[in-house]
Parts: sequence; structure tokens; C-alpha cells
Amino acid sequence: MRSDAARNRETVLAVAGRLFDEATDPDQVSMDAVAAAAGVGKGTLFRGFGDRAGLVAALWRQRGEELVTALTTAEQGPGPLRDRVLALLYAAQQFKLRNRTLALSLEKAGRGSPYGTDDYERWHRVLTALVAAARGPADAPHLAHALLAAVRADLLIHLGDRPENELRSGLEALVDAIVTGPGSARAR
Amino acid sequence: MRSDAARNRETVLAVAGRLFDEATDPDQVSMDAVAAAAGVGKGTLFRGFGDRAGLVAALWRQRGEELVTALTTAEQGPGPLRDRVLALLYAAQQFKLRNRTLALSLEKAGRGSPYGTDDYERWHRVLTALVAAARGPADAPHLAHALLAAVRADLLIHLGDRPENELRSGLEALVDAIVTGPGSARAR
DNA sequence: TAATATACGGACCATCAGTCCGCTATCACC
DNA sequence: GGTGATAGCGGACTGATGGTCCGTATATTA
Repeated sequence: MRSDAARNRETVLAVAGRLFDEATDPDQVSMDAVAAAAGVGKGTLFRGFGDRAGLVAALWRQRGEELVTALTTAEQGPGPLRDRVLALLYAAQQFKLRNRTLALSLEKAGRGSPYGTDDYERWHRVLTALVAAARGPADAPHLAHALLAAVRADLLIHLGDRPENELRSGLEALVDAIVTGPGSARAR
Repeated sequence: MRSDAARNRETVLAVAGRLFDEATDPDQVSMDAVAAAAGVGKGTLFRGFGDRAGLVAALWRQRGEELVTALTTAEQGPGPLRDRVLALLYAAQQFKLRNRTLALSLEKAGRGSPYGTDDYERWHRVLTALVAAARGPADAPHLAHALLAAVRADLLIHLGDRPENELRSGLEALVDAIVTGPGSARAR
């Protein structure tokens, strides 16, 4: 990769990140605006990232680094399953709140839905395994989807600026219900 | 209302409904296309429905008539709470599958999220009450959101054409977990 | 320093939602 | 049935946006 290309890529990522952070709706951030603010041409922007979704994905990957450790921790333990599930979802929740607009954009951009991305796939696999371990394989995939749906960015945003512990408490109730509820190995 | 306006409104609703049904992504249905297919001008379209969201809302209201009875039945009984919650969510699930693209459009259109509409408000209120009755008021609002998130159109579409009973079983597991799970009055 | 590949940038294009306004069909009243 | 007031019609037009194209500029390599 040529040095100027690398430099531009950095600049664009930094500037675009800032623009998304400042916006409340991803649609407020146009590709034109990103190019202008970064001081590059549109051609450069699209050459570097393919399309809008590519830019958002690159930003997400950059910031989401911290979540991979959350994933592997949840996957491999230690600790009770219930705590691992809760910690994972809580990490996702807080991360999405810290990166609202970006998260929103990602959930919209990926062909109109957050599903079908490798990312979602991965999260769903991990959660399915945990749920299956806790209460048996029956309906585990569905319940994993339900858990993920509960931390979707647009829902979190709709909930607004509630005290953090309220969000956490709600999440806890949900996880307890699913992981240790009826149908679970422990409850039987 | 003038007779030609009423006639046009009927035509547009019928044609637009068909176009949405035939499409797999709401974005495939442009306002231009609706106007052309209905044989009216764009001006007429926008005069009659305000904007795109208005058209979608009108279609939704027209088709969603059947759901209001599901809501009041769930609200007022009879039957065990668990069954009422399940029936309500199942009705929503099946309805959204029968009206995929329209449902998808609605979830996108309402300022980028399905929340904040009167419709969602209503459903959430009813479910919150049912959940609160079953397991106490703590976290009931959050759990109601989680239940609704589990029947979002884009999730259902992502799940694809599974056998209906698999969907139902997943929903049942979720409802059982939340309504009769830990924290619920019955379990304590 | 010359040659080549790579990247740049912004004019350009297609597509939409939504507006505007001169023209037309409807309807209430005669 | 005729007629005038007016609600409604339709399609050209606008503004914004994502994405493309290609002549020009720059980094790299020998």
C-alpha cells in the first residue's frame, strides 16, 4: 500500500469516526461530508472503502477490537454460564451505547438489517452454545437470537438515557429468565 | 372527500400493497413506481398520503385491522397469562411474516426504527401489563421490549422459511422463560 | 532521473423523495 | 341542465445522495 493511501485511510477513519459520533442519526453523515471533512476526494473515499457500508464496517472493526476479548472470555470461561452470558451482553450493550450512531448505521447498512454479517453470526454461535449448555439444545438458537435482539442499538437508543443500572437490571432479568428459567437443566 | 380522490386512494392502496408484496426489500418500491402503476401523478400520491411513511402507515393500518382484536383479547382475557402473551406474540409473528416487506418498511420508515410509533407504544403497554401481572412489576417494561424485539420483522426474515412449528416453539420457550421464569410470582 | 504503477479528486450520473403550479374534473347551487 | 367556485390532478422540476470515471499527480523502483 502506498504511503499516501495509508495516510489518507487513517485520516478518513479518524474524521468519519468523529462525524458519526457527533451525529444522532447516521443519515446525517453523507459520504460527501466525510470526504470534504477529511480533505480528500470522493474517489479516494470509495476507492479505499468500496462503499458506505465498507466505511462503516471499517470503523466498527477498528473500535470493536475490545469486544473480541469479551467474546472469547464468554466462550471459554471461567465462571458460571449465567454470568458469562450476562457479561457478554452487557459489554455489547455498553459498547453500542458508547457508539450509538455507528451501531445504528451498521444495523441499517447491512442490507437493511444487522443479520447476515459475520459479526452477528459469531455472536449468535457463541450465545447459542452458552444457552445450550445452560438449558439444553432445544430452542437454544432462537433464544440466542432473542438475547441479541434485546441489545439492538435502536432499542437501546429508544430507551434513552436511563440510569445505567436500570438497563443492567433489565438485562439481568432477561438473562436469568432464559438461562436459568423453565426448560433449563438447572430448573428441571 | 371528492369522489375521484376516494377512488384514487383505493387504487393506490391496492396497487401499492401489491407492489410491496411482490418486492423483497421495501426500497425496491419507489414512490414513482407506485404512482405509475396506479396510474396517478406523484402529486396525487403525496397529496393523499403526505409522504412515503404515510403511505406505508396507511397500508399497515388497513391490513393490521385483524391485530387489534388480538390485542384486546390479550388485554382482557380470558385464559392464563402465559397463553395470552404467547397468542399475542404469535399473532404478530405470523402477521409480519405474511406482510414481510411492508413490516420491514415500517420498521425502517419510522425515523429509522420501529419505536416511537403509537402502535409500538400500545403493544408495549399491553405486554408490560401482562408481564407485570405474571411476575411482578420489576423489569416488566424491559422484558416487554425484549419480547417485542424477538418478533421484529427483520429477524423473522433472517430466520427464513423455517417450518412454522419451529418458530412457534422458539417463541414458546421465550415466553415461558419470561412469564413463568425466575423472578416470576409463580416461581418464587 | 526516467518509467511505471498506483492513487487522487472532483465533475458527472442515476435515483429518489418531495414540491409546485397551471390545468381539470367535481359538486353545490341555481 | 347549466355554471362557477374549488378541491384535486399530474408531471416537470428541485435538491440531495451514493456511486462512477478518467485525466492528472505522485509515490516507488531501478
